Amino acid sequence: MNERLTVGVAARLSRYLQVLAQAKKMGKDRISSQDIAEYTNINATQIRRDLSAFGKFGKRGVGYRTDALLEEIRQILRTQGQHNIALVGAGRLGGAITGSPIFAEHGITIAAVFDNDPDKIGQRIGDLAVSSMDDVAAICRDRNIIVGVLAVPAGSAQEAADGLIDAGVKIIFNYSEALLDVPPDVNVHTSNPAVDLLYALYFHLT
Amino acid sequence: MNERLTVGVAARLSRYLQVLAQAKKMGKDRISSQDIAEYTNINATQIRRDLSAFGKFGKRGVGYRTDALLEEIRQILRTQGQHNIALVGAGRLGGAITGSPIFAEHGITIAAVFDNDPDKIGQRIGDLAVSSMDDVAAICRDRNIIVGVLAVPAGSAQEAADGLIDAGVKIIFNYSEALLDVPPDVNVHTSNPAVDLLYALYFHLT
DNA sequence: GCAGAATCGTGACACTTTGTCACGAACTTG
DNA sequence: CAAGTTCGTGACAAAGTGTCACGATTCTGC
Repeated sequence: MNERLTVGVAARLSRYLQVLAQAKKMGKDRISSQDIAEYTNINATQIRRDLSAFGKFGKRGVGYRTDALLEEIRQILRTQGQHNIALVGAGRLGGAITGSPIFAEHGITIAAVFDNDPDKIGQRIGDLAVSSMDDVAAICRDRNIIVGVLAVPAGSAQEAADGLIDAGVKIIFNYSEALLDVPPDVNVHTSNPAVDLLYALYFHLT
Repeated sequence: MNERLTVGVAARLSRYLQVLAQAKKMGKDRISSQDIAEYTNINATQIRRDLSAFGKFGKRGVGYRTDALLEEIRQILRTQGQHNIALVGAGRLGGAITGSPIFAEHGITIAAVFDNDPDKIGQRIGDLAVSSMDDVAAICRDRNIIVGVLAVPAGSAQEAADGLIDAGVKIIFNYSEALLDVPPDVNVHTSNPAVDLLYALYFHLT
């Protein structure tokens, strides 16, 4: 029960989480493995198997209770608490990220926003004042931040990443196009919508 | 040689593509399987095996030529041409997407931008004028668009998706939080950074 | 209350994919 | 020419996935 999940299982659980969160918002209080299968393209038997590995959450003939299952999965992923993250880059993408309710809905708080443009420092973006990159170490340590989101141009990405890493950040979500050089204990998730799109296109064309 | 790739292989090829595109930009003209392995966390042997299934692209003792390999992978994924896509939503996220060079670098052109806010229609965003959602069908058919990107609030997402689908769009990248109901021949890729973040956190915490 | 439909939980098994070691062949460098 | 790199590829074990089957449980309509 306490083993590390395999990446496959964790990835699928995340998909379920995503669907459940949305289903809950749409007022669906019960959901079947078949329903989840339709949204995720994951086999219904597989879904039941994944879930039943951690307990018997469903009711036969009925399905799963949406919010109960949501909490169970959060518990399995051990991410039910509140998490603080830092955002670097107060431009358009940064604004879009802070303006979205999506993080708050999953217990994630954007606890600091950084930029190195003097014109932006001090400006408010949502509830937060933009801080200088000079303060990144102090602020991240103070607010116990280990996750950083990079929403900066490719040219500033490595520098920003270095700052975060010095501040103790261990997980970086990189929305720039840059490849980042980081120490082995830091995890980078680079998101490239263009490549994802080509990938999707491949399967459409074949 | 003409079989459909498995999702695993296609996904890995996409990662390689991403790394290669960036490596090329950084002026690296040669790259070894070991180099790619460091950026992707994919086994170097696996990488060589994936690539050698399609031809002998590398030189022993040297590695791969960055741009040649880039083209080979594009060819394998049959995505080497120019592709037109439509963007719905001219807000902050939409602005960030149109302002990014990342799509152009991979041969993807944002050929139309739509919004249903009368104040935004007609405004220029990059090189394009924002069009009304009323024209989505005409424009998409005219410009041969089968891929749409949704950068709208959750409340408008389904409506926007329906418009795109009527216009013949088959692949939707959904950057809203909504779950979309679509016909079986339409492919939706929902991106949820919050869930991705929880997923990453799990592996960090364990 | 009962029949029938829906849905979960789970066993079994084949199939596919991945990880890993090993090693020869080809190339570069000094 | 010798030493060091790096690719291409065979072999095999380990892990993961898809699928069918089927009993158990619950709901719905009558």
